Amino acid sequence: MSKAIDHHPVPTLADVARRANVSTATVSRCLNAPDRVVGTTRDRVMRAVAELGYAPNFVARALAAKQTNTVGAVIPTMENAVFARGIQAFQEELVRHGKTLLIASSAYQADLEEEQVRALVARGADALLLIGYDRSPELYDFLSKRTVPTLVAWSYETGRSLPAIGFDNRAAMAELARLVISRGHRNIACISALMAGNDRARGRVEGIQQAMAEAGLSPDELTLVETPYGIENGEVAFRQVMAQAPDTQVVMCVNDVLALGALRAAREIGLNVPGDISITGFDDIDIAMLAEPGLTTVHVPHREMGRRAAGMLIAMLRGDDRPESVQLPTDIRLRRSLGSL
Amino acid sequence: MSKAIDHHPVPTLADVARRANVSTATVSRCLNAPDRVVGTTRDRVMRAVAELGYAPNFVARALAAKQTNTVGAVIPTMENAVFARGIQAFQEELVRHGKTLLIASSAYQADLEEEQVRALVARGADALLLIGYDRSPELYDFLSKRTVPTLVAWSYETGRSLPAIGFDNRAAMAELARLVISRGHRNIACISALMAGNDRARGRVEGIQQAMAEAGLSPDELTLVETPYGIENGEVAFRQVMAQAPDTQVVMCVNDVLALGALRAAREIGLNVPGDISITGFDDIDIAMLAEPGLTTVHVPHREMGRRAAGMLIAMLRGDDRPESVQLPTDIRLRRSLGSL
DNA sequence: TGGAAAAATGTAAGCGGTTACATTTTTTCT
DNA sequence: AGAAAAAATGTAACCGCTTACATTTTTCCA
Repeated sequence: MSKAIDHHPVPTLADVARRANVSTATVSRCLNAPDRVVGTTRDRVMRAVAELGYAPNFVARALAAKQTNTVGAVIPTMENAVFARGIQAFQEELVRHGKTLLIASSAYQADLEEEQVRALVARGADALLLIGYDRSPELYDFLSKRTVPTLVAWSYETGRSLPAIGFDNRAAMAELARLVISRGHRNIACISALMAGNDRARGRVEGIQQAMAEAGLSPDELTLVETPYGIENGEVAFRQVMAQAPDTQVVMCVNDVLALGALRAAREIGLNVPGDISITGFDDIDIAMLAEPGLTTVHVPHREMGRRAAGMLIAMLRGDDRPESVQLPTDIRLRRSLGSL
Repeated sequence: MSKAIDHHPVPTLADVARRANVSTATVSRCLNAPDRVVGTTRDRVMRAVAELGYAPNFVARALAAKQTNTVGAVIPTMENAVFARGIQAFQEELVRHGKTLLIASSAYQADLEEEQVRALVARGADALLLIGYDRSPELYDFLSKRTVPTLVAWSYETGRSLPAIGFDNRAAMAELARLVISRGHRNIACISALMAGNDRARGRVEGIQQAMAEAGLSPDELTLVETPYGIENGEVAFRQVMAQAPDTQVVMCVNDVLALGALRAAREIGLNVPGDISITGFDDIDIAMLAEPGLTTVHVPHREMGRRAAGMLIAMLRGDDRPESVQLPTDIRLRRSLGSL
């Protein structure tokens, strides 16, 4: 009984126009610029719209108006809670402005990211949100040729061609490293995400090295292990660190997930945190606070970043070419996983 | 220096046709049905495509072909790791088939969900992924009128009009509850997410009650506290439970996040888990295993669900009207948070 | 009250593809 | 070799909406 009249196709603008006895132009105006049409006519049209249950076809609208009201985002993966949170806020703000989110993921692979960016542009994304600065010059070229407003998030560096909203990964990590050093730690190790194509990870590692240099420690002495994202990988990396440098006093991880893995590995090995060894993270995801012991980390306002990113992109769509980049503050959350010597 | 020739607009099909000395129809065929065009011509066209750097305009294509190659998903929120994971897998599988994901979120609000569904359909989503069955008849009507292939995920119930991929929330939770009861617990409490519009939460609560009834316990004796999603809310709810029923022996939470909150509240109150009280969750998110003590929970294959959901939707787009619903297995992960009496 | 200016509405040309159908070219077979 | 069938290509209508420009109606004021 559901396919009553199969000839009950979706009503179009023309149907509404016919019913309201006006031209399609007038209907279009009623919908997009109600003040350009006189009250009586508008009422008539609106009634027809209601009666027919008309809803505009966005595809047609997009083709004619040359804008899709769609914003694309390419993130490494939503399995990373950090991006999930940010994107959630981003999306919420977007709908508030009548935009829809097209989402794609790169799995931290540059070539995949490039492909996705091109796909989203071809799909007519009016604007783009990208993570970090690392990508090929060709892609930057493509973006500027197509003049798609693009915003970088999760990074913030001066002198870049694209506007950004984010934080100074290097400085933030350096601050944490200074705290670590001030607590007496000298034998420092770092578990990093893969740094190729990931300026955030790179910046954080550099932050540690910078703080070491400031404290008169040789940055070369930093035990560095790179690993893909994931708790298990954090565990493996931790064991690797301990095998490589058994006298390590603190393991600074470039993100909380790796740190959580390290924490777990330490527990398995029988090392007490922070008694035998200290561990720090970065991001301050929910679990950082719940872990046992609580994880010392750098708090990043992910939701705010996502929300404001949407705002900036919308401003750019309104013509604010090249808005001011925004640097968000981060702060250290000192919890039990970082001890003193 | 970037805006060299501002008159270097994006090339269109017609440009390619002109350059290759063929009609637009032929170019279109080269791109969409290469075998319908002879080799020599195809080469010529492809060369022109390459030289011009032509990329099809998906919006125009969508309008003409009446399909956008876009799939929409409306989920409660990506901040819930469960959905983030599932959607990530969903998206990955989608791109493998040349589809792009349009995403929207409902914040667990029925009216918002409805709005988002309509928006995605208006935007031309070829198919839709929705979470759970709870929604207004009007919306179901709308969906069937527009004949948008729609799949339900995270729930599985027989006799529903929409195909689904998911698991039996009620049965899964009942199984866990049976285990709980078999370990001697009698004074059971449940912290549930808001049940209005959330059949998953409702099913899980019913599962507990069912198991209680089976064991000769009165389901009315279940202490039930409803609360919105979030760790903090889990904490608050736990205190509420303990105030309401101080002799509670086990708190079964309908998801891990609430359970983690409960765990934390217990710790703050000074209750030992599982010594003084047991706590269970549902979902088996990463942290469940990392918590101290490890959280007993129901493992759900979120990634697989997302991946296969994409496959099913694609099959539906290919004409497989009304595919067989898929019931995924869940299994209990017994960890320390559940003790014995 | 008549005519110019302003407001409302209509007409029709796109937007950039797809595709049914018509036409031309090639292949096949007697 | 020539006709019929098959393959390749072209023509042009159409998808549903927006919008520049033309036309009609209303408002305003001397």
